[in-house]
Amino acid sequence: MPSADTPLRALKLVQSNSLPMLVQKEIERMILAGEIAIGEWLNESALSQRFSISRGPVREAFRSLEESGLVRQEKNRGVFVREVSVEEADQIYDLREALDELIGKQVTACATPDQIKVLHALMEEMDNVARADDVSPYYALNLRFHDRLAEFTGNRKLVTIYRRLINELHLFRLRGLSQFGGLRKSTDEHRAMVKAIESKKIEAAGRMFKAHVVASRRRMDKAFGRDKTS
Amino acid sequence: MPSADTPLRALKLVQSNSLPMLVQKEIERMILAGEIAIGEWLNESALSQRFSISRGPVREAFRSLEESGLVRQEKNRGVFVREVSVEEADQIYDLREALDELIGKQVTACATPDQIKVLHALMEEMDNVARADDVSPYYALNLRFHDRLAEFTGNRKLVTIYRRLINELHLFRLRGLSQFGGLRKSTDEHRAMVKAIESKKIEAAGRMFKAHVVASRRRMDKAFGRDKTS
DNA sequence: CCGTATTTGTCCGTATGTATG
DNA sequence: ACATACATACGGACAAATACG
Repeated sequence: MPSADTPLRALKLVQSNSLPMLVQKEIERMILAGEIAIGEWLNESALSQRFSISRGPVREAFRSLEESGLVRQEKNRGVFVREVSVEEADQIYDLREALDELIGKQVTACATPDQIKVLHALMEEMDNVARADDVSPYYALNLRFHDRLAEFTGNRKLVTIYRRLINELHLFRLRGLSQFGGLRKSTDEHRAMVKAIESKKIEAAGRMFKAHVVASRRRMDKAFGRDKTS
Repeated sequence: MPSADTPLRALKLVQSNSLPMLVQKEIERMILAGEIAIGEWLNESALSQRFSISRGPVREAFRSLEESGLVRQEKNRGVFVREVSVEEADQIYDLREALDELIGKQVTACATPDQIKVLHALMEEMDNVARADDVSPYYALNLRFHDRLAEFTGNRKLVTIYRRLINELHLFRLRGLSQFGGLRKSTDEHRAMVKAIESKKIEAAGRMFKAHVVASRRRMDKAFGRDKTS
């Protein structure tokens, strides 16, 4: 019976991954897209019915999602979308400072001309939406920009860790309502970062990348009306 | 039938965690202790029988273990203990350089006298076993030393990430046979690190921690007979 | 405080896919 | 190359725990 009723079944034909992994990806997408609210309960049987599958694969997907930090599991109660506290977001930013500095240095050391072209293309797009103060697409492009940078290090473990941190930060952002703003300044910083990469100054690029994270954090603090004394 | 035959059943009474999580911890322990060899296949039904449970919880534990990087899962074939390649170990060391630098700075910024005492106690123990060139207990103490340091940052996300990296590095070490050696130099570096913490010089401590990772990596390279040109 | 309904936790049977003789 | 044996993948049913009236 080839009835592609659910989006999952359709994916199944394209991708050759296991069912639990497909479910994991789909739930991850739903969470990050805000289709499931922060703190909301994930009903096992409801999800399995929605995907027209059994509860086993859903449970396995839950385990993966917990390990990757997107959900929290309460014994005999169920799983819930994690709510990232301010303190945790702060700690994640500390990590990002260190990791982005590393990314800056590594990419500067080994970036190919093609990769730099990709960065320029993304910056171009960001410039356009920034001029229109179009926050939502800017946010998406910004994510891709940083994701590419992480990829260009060639360090797969770094990419995995970095993506998880970004996801949790996204979870935090979903908690509050506003986007961060400061688009122009952000593009300026991006330009400076890529310029540092092109000039092959490793340490300078590292400092630049780190400074960008520090500035991002400030913009976030501001958007959330947090004191900036320390 | 209250027969506490398996160690898992015993644990169940002490800890109140879920069965999949207990299985996860136990398998993790078995892997890190080398009871399951690198690349070895983890038999679902064999493990479930060993623990006197069904295969469901074991499968869920597998998903967690995969996400935490200890096992690799092949579709329709089973899960295997991951073999960490030299390239990957290299990349993990790059990450450790960045993370340990962060740890050094943060601990220096916020360490309490009690915490510093703990570090001194661990160093004392390490000195003793190092004098006897007792590699195996030194290795364990060294792990605890660095784990405590990570904990003392108060950054839980950092601790999680750091532990996973250390686990994978341990997996890599299990591949080769030898311990790394260079115990005396290692203790000297530890002393310098703690001294930096006590002197409250944040940047200096950061450099010191990073240098320790660099030196550790060199010792490992040497133990594995790798060229050290780049 | 107790009984009931719902949900998670666990187990087992069957199908599908893979390796081997 | 084919058939057989075996392991995983998934679904469905039962048991235990929690929440609610």
